[in-house]
Amino acid sequence: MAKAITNRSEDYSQWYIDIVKKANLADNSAVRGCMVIKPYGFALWENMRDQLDKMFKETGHVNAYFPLFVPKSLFEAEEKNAEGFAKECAVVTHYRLKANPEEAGKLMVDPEAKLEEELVVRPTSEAIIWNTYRDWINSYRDLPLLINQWANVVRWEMRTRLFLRTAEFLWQEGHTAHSTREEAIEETKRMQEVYAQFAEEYMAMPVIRGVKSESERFAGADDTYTIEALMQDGKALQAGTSHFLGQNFAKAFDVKFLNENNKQEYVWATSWGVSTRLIGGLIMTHSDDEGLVLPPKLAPVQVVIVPIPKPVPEINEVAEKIMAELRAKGIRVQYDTDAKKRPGFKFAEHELRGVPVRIGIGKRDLEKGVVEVARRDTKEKEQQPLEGVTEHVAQLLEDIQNNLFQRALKFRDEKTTSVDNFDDFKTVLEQDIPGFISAHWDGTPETEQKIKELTKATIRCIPNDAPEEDGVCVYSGQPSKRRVLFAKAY
RNA sequence: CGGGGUGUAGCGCAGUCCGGUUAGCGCACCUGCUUUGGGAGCAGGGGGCCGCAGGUUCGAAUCCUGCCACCCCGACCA
Repeated sequence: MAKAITNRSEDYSQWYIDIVKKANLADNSAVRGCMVIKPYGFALWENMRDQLDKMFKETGHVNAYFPLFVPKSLFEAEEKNAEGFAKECAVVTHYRLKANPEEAGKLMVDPEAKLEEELVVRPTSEAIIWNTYRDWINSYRDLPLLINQWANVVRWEMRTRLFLRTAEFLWQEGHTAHSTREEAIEETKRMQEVYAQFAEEYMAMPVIRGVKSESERFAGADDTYTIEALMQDGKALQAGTSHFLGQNFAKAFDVKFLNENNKQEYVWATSWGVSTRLIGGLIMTHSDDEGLVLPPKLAPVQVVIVPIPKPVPEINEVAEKIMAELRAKGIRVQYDTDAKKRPGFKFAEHELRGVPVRIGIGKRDLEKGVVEVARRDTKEKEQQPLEGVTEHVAQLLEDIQNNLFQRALKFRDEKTTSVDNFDDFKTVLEQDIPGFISAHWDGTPETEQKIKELTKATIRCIPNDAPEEDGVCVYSGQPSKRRVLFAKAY
């Protein structure tokens, strides 16, 4: 029996950190709040990135790259956006160091090299991009402008956590410009749906599609569309956002176009992003006490072959044949030929790293014409005839992908509670795994704020598919037209 | 920025209250032999400015003063 790395229920937070570190995904770095993404973690990110990029291109977007530094004057142009991010900006004030005359071998910031204007390290790129779009957009013929960039951003958060909240993180940010309000809203919703599909079909992580309340909205947006996932400890994770920016940035950066009637108009904007935070969501959706559990579609290694007890010619021969067949089907497979590690160690190691399927080949198996096929999600093992094993494994990968999604969906549904009074509301939140609460809300920021103060739960979103339903606010008793989703959140 | 805690080998820790052999343990690492179907066993070995700077003392990981760093809980947030 593999040793549990930690027990999830004892301390979920510790369990999470242990998985990230022991599965070799990432580690803390020398810089406060920043993270080193290790090769295995980055391979996972690359798979996610490549799939998302493909989906962006299928919806008509192209990639570009904009500068890391944003002059402060540009940054402050859109007031709400600037205000929202001001408290967490890293700022470059100098461009040179020099030898410290008072301490040999040490450097100091050269006071002579003070920048005329400070540079903000982008916490998000609307400002620098819209300043550029002004020059790119003249006519309705230039629209829509559908651009994405893969980049790093810096948000100097007080408290950080590997993948979920780091001072610097990798993400993509799409920034689009449109000639009409309707088209921009359509784009915002389209990208929310792209994110939702990615989360559900590739990450096997069910999400609620919804729109944010005013207080949770992106700084500078008219509306923020979100996908919200539920983690195993019953807390919600905002997994991706798509913002309808109205004409706020167009006005701030004076981006106008000449329409078909030869009239000047401000353009309509959207922006949308997902980040390495998704990796945190992936871990907290599927993993268990034995370590990481990865959905086959994203796993860097989908199938690992372990020779038992060690690689010898007759085992190698079978392994290589299976490997070639799996590769021909486009399956990512690895043959673990390390003769210094014992089989038991390898089993545990590959489970810790979340490899979906393991094939064990031993001499005893070969005499019987079988191999051992083990699946990571349920930890079931079975003897499979050599004949047809690759077809079986290919099917198994699909089954695992589906099973992970169904399992997570079942969990989320079981942990979504509909309540109609504030006592019940609080009772649900006192549970070990609180989950989502569906409740009526009077629509005011005051009530939302009060509920947050009293329970730490916030409105995660107003679900897109929330039906109209007369009711009264769970806190104020005022009339409400539909239920919204509350939860404690990351 | 408020409250709490921790700095001792790559990682995890004991030792600190009550100063006194050569600073210790587990994991990892190196060498050898035996092993190998669920994280191997035995034997030997390498690795430490005990966070930093002062002080007290015959003697400091341990006591005193100052500083620094990190972690956890709040406020803030993808």
